[in-house]
Amino acid sequence: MSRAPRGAARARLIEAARRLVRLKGFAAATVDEICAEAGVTKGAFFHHFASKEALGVALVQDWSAMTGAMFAAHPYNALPDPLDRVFAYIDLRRDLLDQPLPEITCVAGTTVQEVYAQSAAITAAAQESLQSGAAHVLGHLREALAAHPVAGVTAEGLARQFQVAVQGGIILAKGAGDAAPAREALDHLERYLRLLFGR
Amino acid sequence: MSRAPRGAARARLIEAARRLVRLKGFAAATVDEICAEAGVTKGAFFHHFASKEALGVALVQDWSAMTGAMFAAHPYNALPDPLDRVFAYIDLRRDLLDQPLPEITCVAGTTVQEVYAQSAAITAAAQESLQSGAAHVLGHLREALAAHPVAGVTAEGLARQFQVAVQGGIILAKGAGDAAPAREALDHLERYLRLLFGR
DNA sequence: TCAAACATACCAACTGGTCGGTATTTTTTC
DNA sequence: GAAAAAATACCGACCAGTTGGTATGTTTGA
Repeated sequence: MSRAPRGAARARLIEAARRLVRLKGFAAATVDEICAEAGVTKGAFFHHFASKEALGVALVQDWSAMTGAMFAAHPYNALPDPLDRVFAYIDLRRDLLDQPLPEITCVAGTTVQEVYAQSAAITAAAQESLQSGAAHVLGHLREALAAHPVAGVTAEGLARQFQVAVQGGIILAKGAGDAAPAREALDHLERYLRLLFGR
Repeated sequence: MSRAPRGAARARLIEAARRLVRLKGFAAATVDEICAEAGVTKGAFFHHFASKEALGVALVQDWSAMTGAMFAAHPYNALPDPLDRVFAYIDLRRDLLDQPLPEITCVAGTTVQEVYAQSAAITAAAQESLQSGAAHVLGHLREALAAHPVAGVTAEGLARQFQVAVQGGIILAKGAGDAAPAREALDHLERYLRLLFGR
């Protein structure tokens, strides 16, 4: 148990919270536990965060930034055809499912389930995260719909359906104890899009 | 605060747990709180349930039975055409979304998010509940696919996608503070089915 | 009259949070 | 550019209230 370098406590606390929240949810992840996992004392915790709720907000915001950077940096964004980008994004999300259940868990999705009626601040952060998650495909979908309009379908609504498939897939995966249903959810989403766009 | 009639404690505890778990999740719903909400003492709680986990199992099982009975009793099951039944089921689920967020929350879905790595017993009950939820449309989908086969699509997989749309929709709804995204998720599911079956 | 259905009182462990203190930077002042 | 001052980062003991759970009653219906 080597002591962590000075200045790293905040980041370590968020990382630890991410691991624990994905494993057991926000309420069940206690402050003491998070501190122990981060190798930091409670003094440090409440130096960086005014409350457990404040940590929750920071955790979800960090999650948003982390996943956002990851998707933005991915090479699939360079494909010329927008619909190719959409399908490549689905492939990417499918690849991400080759991990243990805690690691495929969405921090924003799990957390908002628990706190939507408890903490407006965390809920707002989660909403932002879910929206920014949908925003990754939004541009591609807009282009694709511009080239091939579909009656009654908006890019925003379709982008939200990506989140629906991802979040719903995670729940089924947790029930089954296996990521397979989450993969299947993406398969159906892809089939839906191919039918919509005639591919 | 009139005292509840004798023999009703167990049922009242499950009802209270259902309300509280839907509102704040399983971990955050404490035993004391559940007892207070049920108008019952802790002695009664631990008379009927060996532990909080045992209550969780009973809660999810009760949820399964409750929703199961509700869907089974619905008139839509009498429609002659299987695909009509499928679309009527979607309509029904859409109607159910005209309620406050806690009431549109799925007990099995929320709970499994928290406990999948904590309690095998509750997870198993939740899996059973999610499966039996999918089973409501399974029969109709089987018939519909028998009359109109679709390459690469199974009735089981399609039934699971219903759960994906429902569960994913709930998460987006909680983030948005409004049921609209959940309704939209069902709209997309319906459009998908119409494309698959050529309606 | 006896077991089941509750109530009451209690407990050890843990909960989020506070507080006084110390080590380390950074900023200011001359 | 060094000493002094002021933040900042972190520690760990402590606190009041709460947690799930227990042990021991009392009531009630068959």
